[in-house]
Amino acid sequence: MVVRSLEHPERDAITIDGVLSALADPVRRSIVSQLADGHSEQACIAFDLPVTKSTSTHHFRVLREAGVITQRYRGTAIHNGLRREDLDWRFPGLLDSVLMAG
Amino acid sequence: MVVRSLEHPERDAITIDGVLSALADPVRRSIVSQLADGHSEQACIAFDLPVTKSTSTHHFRVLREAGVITQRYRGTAIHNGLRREDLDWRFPGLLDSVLMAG
DNA sequence: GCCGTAGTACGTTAGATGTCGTAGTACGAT
DNA sequence: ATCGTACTACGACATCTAACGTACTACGGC
Repeated sequence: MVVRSLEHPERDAITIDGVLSALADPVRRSIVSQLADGHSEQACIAFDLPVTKSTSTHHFRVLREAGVITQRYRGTAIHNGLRREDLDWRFPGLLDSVLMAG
Repeated sequence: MVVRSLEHPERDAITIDGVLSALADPVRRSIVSQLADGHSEQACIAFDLPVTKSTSTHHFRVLREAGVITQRYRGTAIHNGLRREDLDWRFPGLLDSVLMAG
């Protein structure tokens, strides 16, 4: 059995470039919106997205590597969470303004 | 002589997708930073950018079409301005948080 | 063990994007 | 009218990216 761990950038290592690029995609903003809207700690499959599963994997990965979300294995599923505090600490107001925009 | 006018989106027509995509590029964020930092109403050539003039034209156009900046002819030059109020009205806090990020 | 579920890996494809150079236009100054 | 400056248009190129399908792995339940 392999230890299944997923790499997350440290709080300090989150870049504005990564975050803005990640949030510049409508599918990924939809993920972030749903996370902010109570879907926290849900599996990837629980999100309502207009793309196939493999494309969805890609988007979750981009968000994680940019430092926008956390992903932790729990059985076969993954718990996704928004890195609110880290984002607010790094770029105050950014997440809120994007979430407000719908 | 042709009337040289440049198309700008109406305030209402500015989209979060356009703005985030525009700001997701480091060269364009540099333009926005310099505009916010006193370079307002300067010609394109007055900006310190690590790209050629034709590439610079491209980036200014992307920013204008996204509704982030204004561009008006004045002689052979162009006056560039940040659409602070429009952006604040449309997506409160977004511009400030990006500018704070450096 | 076997199956189903959740997600990944990989290759492919089509389209977008950043970059450049060259050639051209519009305007002001001389 | 001629020239220089500021910017644009256009084509070329390389890279990136979003999307997909198929095949695969990891885990839980039976």
